[in-house]
Amino acid sequence: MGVIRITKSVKALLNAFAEQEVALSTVALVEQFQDHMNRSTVYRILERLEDEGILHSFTGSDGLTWYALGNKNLLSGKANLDTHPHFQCKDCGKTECLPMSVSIPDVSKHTVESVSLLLVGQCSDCASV
Amino acid sequence: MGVIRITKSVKALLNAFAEQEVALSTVALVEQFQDHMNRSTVYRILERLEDEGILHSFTGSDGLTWYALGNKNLLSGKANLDTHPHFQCKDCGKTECLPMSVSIPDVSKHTVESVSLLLVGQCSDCASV
DNA sequence: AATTTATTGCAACTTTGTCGCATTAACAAA
DNA sequence: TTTGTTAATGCGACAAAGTTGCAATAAATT
Ligand SMILES: [Mn+2]
Ligand SMILES: [Mn+2]
Ligand SMILES: [Zn+2]
Ligand SMILES: [Zn+2]
Repeated sequence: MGVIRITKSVKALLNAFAEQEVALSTVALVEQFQDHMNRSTVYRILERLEDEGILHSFTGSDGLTWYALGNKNLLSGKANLDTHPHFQCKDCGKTECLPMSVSIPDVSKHTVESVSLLLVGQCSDCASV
Repeated sequence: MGVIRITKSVKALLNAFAEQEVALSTVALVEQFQDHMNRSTVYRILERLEDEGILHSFTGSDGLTWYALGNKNLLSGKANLDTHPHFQCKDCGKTECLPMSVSIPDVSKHTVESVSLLLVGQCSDCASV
């Protein structure tokens, strides 16, 4: 793990995650910071922060890459959050980590190295409309 | 569900799925048929066949869309195969449906409408090398 | 065979993401 | 504080996956 410099752009991105506890998509972040940093900078910082274990990523139902605060910080202490499911609301798009473990189906013939579980539905806010 | 015409291209694509019992990615299919049909035709036929329930799709670890024979045909009779997991071999890329049901974690605050579970690892062929 | 319209080819376009390279700015050492 | 090192950034060009409008074509029906 190489040195990581806490640049203005890194601070800005980390701040975006600190405010909300939800996941943020690359597209949303690129748009949010389009006046403050270059698109490739956003992608590169996200990648770097994931390498450091500060963020983790997954693919949403839209095929986009989503990021959220990761193992080292917010979720530390809780069990086995390396592989946790994610929930995405099809109405408002809100996407979040689910703080629970995933039960892996038995596939004896294969070696399973990673699991990704995505639940899509309606969040509580959108359900109560 | 509109009328579906069994064109040469539709037959060719269905044939590709009939031969093998694995899932096929859009990219692989576009390449396989690049001399016989246009790229947009491939995408449009796949979409149409999925609407008809003949194929179903999911997103691979590569972010690509993968298709496999669906509910109405091959897998009919088996339990609840509407939501089944998929396995993708990180070595050879072979990707397949897992004929088992997915246990959905309890997210009482949300309404879950669909589940996608992807296992990534090493298939039996690649493990025995 | 004629008619209807679903399907296709084509080309242009969009979106997401990557890459090389010159410039800039963290950060540590002096 | 100044200087030196090099990680990080901006920029523009590029790539890959997928979409779209429209004219031409070919299934299916009569
Ligand atoms: Mn997460
Ligand atoms: Mn499947
Ligand atoms: Zn919602
Ligand atoms: Zn394999």
